[in-house]
Amino acid sequence: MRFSQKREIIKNLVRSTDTHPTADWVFREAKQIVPNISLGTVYRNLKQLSGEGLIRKFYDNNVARYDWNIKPHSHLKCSSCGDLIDVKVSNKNFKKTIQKRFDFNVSDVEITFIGKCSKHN
Amino acid sequence: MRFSQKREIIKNLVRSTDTHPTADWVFREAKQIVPNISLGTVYRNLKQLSGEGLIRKFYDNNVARYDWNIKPHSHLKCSSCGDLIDVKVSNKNFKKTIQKRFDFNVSDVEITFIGKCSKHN
DNA sequence: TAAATAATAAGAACTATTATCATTAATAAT
DNA sequence: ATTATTAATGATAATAGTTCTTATTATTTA
Repeated sequence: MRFSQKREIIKNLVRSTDTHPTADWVFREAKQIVPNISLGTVYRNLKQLSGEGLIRKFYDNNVARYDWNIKPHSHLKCSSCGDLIDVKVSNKNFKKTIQKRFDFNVSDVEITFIGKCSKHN
Repeated sequence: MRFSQKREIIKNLVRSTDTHPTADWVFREAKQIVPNISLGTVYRNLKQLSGEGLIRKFYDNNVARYDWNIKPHSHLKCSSCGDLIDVKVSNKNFKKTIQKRFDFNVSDVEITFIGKCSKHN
């Protein structure tokens, strides 16, 4: 992967926020820095960056979101504001239980806790 | 909600399988029973049925899947075949921890265990 | 500096889903 | 039973999110 200015900007934008931005958000922000950037470039680079493991991609319902935090973690999702908050919960026992009970070799656990965040309950 | 033949067929199709079908699958199956059914009807009714709590809707990446099992449960997702297997795991302690630690009122927990199912590991 | 090729902009194409609207079918009122 | 009311439908246009195509540009290599 050869160097590119646009990709650098995109990577830094994802790394600049805790809001788990969408491709569209990254596109709008990137345009403020390099107005001639195209949406395709944003998508291409986001895919490339997550493919290389430099950022993480996940889906919030049907839209892709990107996260600078590549360590395994879970999310709290507020059903009022939609905010996604990172949370580290240990799920070692969980994984073990599943491995044993279902002969299923767990490599990743995705947990979303849906509810009301402190601002909305 | 008044009775409709098509909706009945759609509901029964979702209830006939453990494969967490997509709208497209339901559409293709429904056509074998009532060839003149349209895709819009399938989407409209799936939405209606899940809105009424008669079936459950969830997202597997960017596509909606429908489930006859409306009780809270988690999924094992095989990264080889994509199969989704229902699993009931107790997460009472999990929920409590989150409530206390983050002042976040959890109403639902979505867990997907990703890995290899017994056929693929 | 020139050649090789990855990255890009613009926009077409694609997938999943929702919306529109004239027609049809289910139910209620007569 | 017939008619009136309106929810449900088929056909299809529209939308959102994303990927693909292609000619051009920028980065790296020789």
